[in-house]
Amino acid sequence: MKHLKRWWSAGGGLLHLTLLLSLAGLRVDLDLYLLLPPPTLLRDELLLLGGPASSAYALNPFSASGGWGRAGQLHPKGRELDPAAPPEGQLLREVRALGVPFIPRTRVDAWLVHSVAAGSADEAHGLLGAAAAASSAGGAGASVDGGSQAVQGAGRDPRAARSGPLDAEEEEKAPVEPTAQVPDAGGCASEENEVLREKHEAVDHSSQREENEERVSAQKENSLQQNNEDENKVAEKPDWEAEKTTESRNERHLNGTDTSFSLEDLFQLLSSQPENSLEGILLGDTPLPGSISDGMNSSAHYHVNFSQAISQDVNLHEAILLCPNNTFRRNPTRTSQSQEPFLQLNSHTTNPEQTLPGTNSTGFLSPVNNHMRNLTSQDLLYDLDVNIFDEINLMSLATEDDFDPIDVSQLFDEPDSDSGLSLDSSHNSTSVTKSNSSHCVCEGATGYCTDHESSSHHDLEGAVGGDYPEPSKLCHMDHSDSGFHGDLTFQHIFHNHTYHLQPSAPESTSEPFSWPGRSQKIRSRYLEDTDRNLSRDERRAKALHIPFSVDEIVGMPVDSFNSMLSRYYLTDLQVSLIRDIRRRGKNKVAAQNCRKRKLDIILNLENDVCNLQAKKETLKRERTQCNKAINIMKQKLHDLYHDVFSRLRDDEGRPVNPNHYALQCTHDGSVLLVPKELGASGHKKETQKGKRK
DNA sequence: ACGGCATGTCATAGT
DNA sequence: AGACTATGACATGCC
Repeated sequence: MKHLKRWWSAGGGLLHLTLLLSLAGLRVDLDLYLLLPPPTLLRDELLLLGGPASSAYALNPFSASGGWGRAGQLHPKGRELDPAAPPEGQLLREVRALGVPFIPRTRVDAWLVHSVAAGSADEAHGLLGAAAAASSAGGAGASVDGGSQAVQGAGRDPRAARSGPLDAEEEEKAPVEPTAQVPDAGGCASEENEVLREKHEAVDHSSQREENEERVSAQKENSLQQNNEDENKVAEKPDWEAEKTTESRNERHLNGTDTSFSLEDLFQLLSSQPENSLEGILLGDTPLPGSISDGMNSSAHYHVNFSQAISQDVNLHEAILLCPNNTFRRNPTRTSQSQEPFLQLNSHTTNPEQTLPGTNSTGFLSPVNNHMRNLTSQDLLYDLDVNIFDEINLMSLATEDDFDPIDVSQLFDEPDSDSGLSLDSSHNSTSVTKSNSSHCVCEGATGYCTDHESSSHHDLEGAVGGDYPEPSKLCHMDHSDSGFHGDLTFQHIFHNHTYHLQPSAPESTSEPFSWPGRSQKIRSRYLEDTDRNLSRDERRAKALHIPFSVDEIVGMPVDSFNSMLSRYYLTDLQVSLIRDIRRRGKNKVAAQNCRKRKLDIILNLENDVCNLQAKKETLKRERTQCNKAINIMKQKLHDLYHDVFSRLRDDEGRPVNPNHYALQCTHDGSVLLVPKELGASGHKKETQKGKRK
């Protein structure tokens, strides 16, 4: 154990995670042990839940692309080990001697997270207690909290002593010891050996599961002797019988008659009943070296979403976790939350009410990132920026042959997400912190929007794409805490402020991310759509690297425009283009207004025409009415005329012929009967008329 | 293929 | 004088 002691003395530590998983009201407590490397070793991978299978996942929080992902993808080839690191393999063996049942997949200077059996935990605590004493003498200042649950399982793990019949049986089932896979204990395992070891671990996975089941079966008995006997019996059983045992045990679990449960059972439940939730995980007993976690010896309550950890490529099915004292307890008050699995990390702390920043009132946090963020928020992982996890997730996805940005966006669009990186600025489920940056993505990209531009491509447009962020906004995106660094592809995609010189030029040279496989089609389609959606001036501006958006150029006041031109160093060509863009843009708007105005005028004229036509019809009707009235009046006058003549008599008493005479009105109102042939002689007529009256 | 329509652009006159 | 606006004319793309 000297290497492990050295590890401890050098400032390394052991993080004891007491996990309380709750699954649809059932809870299970389990212990996880995280080997924390000394500060001098903080440049390599953290192997989380490193299981015997080939799907162990590593965390590399300190590299530029650190984050969650498969260990093999993250493992920087050819890196140099820290000279302070213990010889590779030695520490492995010692870790294994502690009863850690899993094979570290990366070098021993990686961070190792293991689930250990209770007996192992006990021994680990004993060892680390001694190590802590040594480290305290050396100034490391680490403390070890044994943890009740670890103590409960004391001596139950036959692996702890690496002896006994079950140990031999397990050796038969898993004949290849992890450390034996390391060809050179003191040297660096080659990549080839690493792959071989992974394969072998995958093969050994089933036997490891059986071992776990055996261990859980043994835990049902209170007697250590009975445990050993049972385990021996179970170990001698054939596989089908062991499976039968597991099934019956599962049935008892489901019936609530048995409180023991293995994580294997738990994960089977999870896989078969996705609605079930891992409700909570308690983080407790976190002895940390002082250099790592000053003030963290009294750990706090953490709340993380464990199901998200599963969904984020942390294959817990394959990472067999041993939990000697795992018990499921029904929690009827939590049934409503079963749809939202989460991991709760609590600690037996002196400050139990402490709530970590970033946790919401209900203790829900979305992904495992939050889990890790809570840890980092307490400097638990050396200020590990959890956002790196998201990045490396994307990067690991990007390196997959079947990587599809759509899938990524779908990942971001998961409904229960509490964040929103999305290509479309709407949702993001992978990271809370990423939501901020992604939100900025959208805001920055859509800061300007002409109403005639389609909004469908807003998010995809760069600064020259019609939706330019203001220059002051170009750096508005908050990457400081997002972990989205320059090598993250999507940042480049959605924040294209580079103004590629020629649209036809191969832009791949400026894209650090290569679109793999079928994604090339999506990329080309995206580029086509982007370019096609650009106006001519936008493409021109893009070609000339105009650092302003078209909307800015057109929309800003002339004073600001002139000052902008004077403030920036621009070539004559650029200035000319900018002025042309402004002129054309304004003229475009003017033309639109003019046409709109013209249309309005036309509409008004059409209205006038309609009104005038209506008025004309009205007048026509009135005229007709008047004509009718006139005719009636004429008829009446005619009738009256003849009536008057019928009553008139001449000097001889004969009727006056109206064809020879006419009636004539004088100015004084008198009426004269005038012969028509003599009508010209008015005076005579008046005389005759006067005589008759 | 052709015409109608919408839109962008240019030239030019007016403000 | 320069910037802006209005508008006719033309070109282009889409339906």
